[in-house]
Amino acid sequence: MSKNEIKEAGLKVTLPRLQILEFLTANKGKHYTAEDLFTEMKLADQDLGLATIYRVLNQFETAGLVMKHQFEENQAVFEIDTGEHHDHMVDIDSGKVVEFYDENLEKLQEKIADEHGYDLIDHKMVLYVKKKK
Amino acid sequence: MSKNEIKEAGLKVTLPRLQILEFLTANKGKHYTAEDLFTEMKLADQDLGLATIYRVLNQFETAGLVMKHQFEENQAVFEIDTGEHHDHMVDIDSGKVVEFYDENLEKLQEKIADEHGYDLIDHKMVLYVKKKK
DNA sequence: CTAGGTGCAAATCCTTTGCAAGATG
DNA sequence: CATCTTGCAAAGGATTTGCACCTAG
Repeated sequence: MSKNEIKEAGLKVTLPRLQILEFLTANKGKHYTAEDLFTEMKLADQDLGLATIYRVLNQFETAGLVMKHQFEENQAVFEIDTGEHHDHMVDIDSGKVVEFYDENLEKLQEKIADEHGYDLIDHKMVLYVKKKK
Repeated sequence: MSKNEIKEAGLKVTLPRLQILEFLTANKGKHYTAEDLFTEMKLADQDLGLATIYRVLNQFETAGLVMKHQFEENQAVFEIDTGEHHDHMVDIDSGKVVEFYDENLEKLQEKIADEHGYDLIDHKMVLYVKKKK
């Protein structure tokens, strides 16, 4: 239950936090800007301040409940963190985001870092693609 | 010579454009924010407006003379585009940026896109690393 | 000359912050 | 009740834009 995750993050269980976490959980695999959430939640009669949304998302990110990505260079998007690592490809025509995971890719990245004398801590990767005809 | 590259980009050969392009060319492999350039060029007695720097960098990016990256989520950095594709790893302790190219990685990315029914158009990838002890 | 470029300051966009009022544990 | 949260509006930082003046072709 969301309640516990919030508590375990050391945060008080408030309505905004519950609503945001449940919304993202219910929409696993989808990516929302803060503004998207603001709008979507208003539609669901959950009227939160935009500032609150930003604050809560950042707290959730710190707590590892949520992941933040920068697919377009202006607005960040958020998605629930299920713990299963994955990368993204973005269809540049439709804007659609596809999640994927590739074992070899992960291994290769570690190998590359290693060859340069580094340990891989994290990575960011987005493939920009077009539908094949 | 920079003059021709600018001309071929369909832009007038002006002092600001020449200075920026030559500075970046002279510092191949280094990455600068617009503000960095503003400061560095002022030191070299090349006093350009910040707005001009932004404008010129964007024009150069469009023309393929320069590449823009987003290593940190707030400020974009620019480097000269030598035509040789490469990716980056960032040492999260020192902030140092290392460029690398890995054939297998490139192939693997295409393969992954392909398996999902897409053609790979572009990609963005940054490895965040720490020096090995 | 004329189209395009520059610099400045103001505007814009996304995100963060200060603060008074309102919940939570 | 003490502390943490919220919402609003104002502030902030990076980047863009309007406009009068300037410069390349």
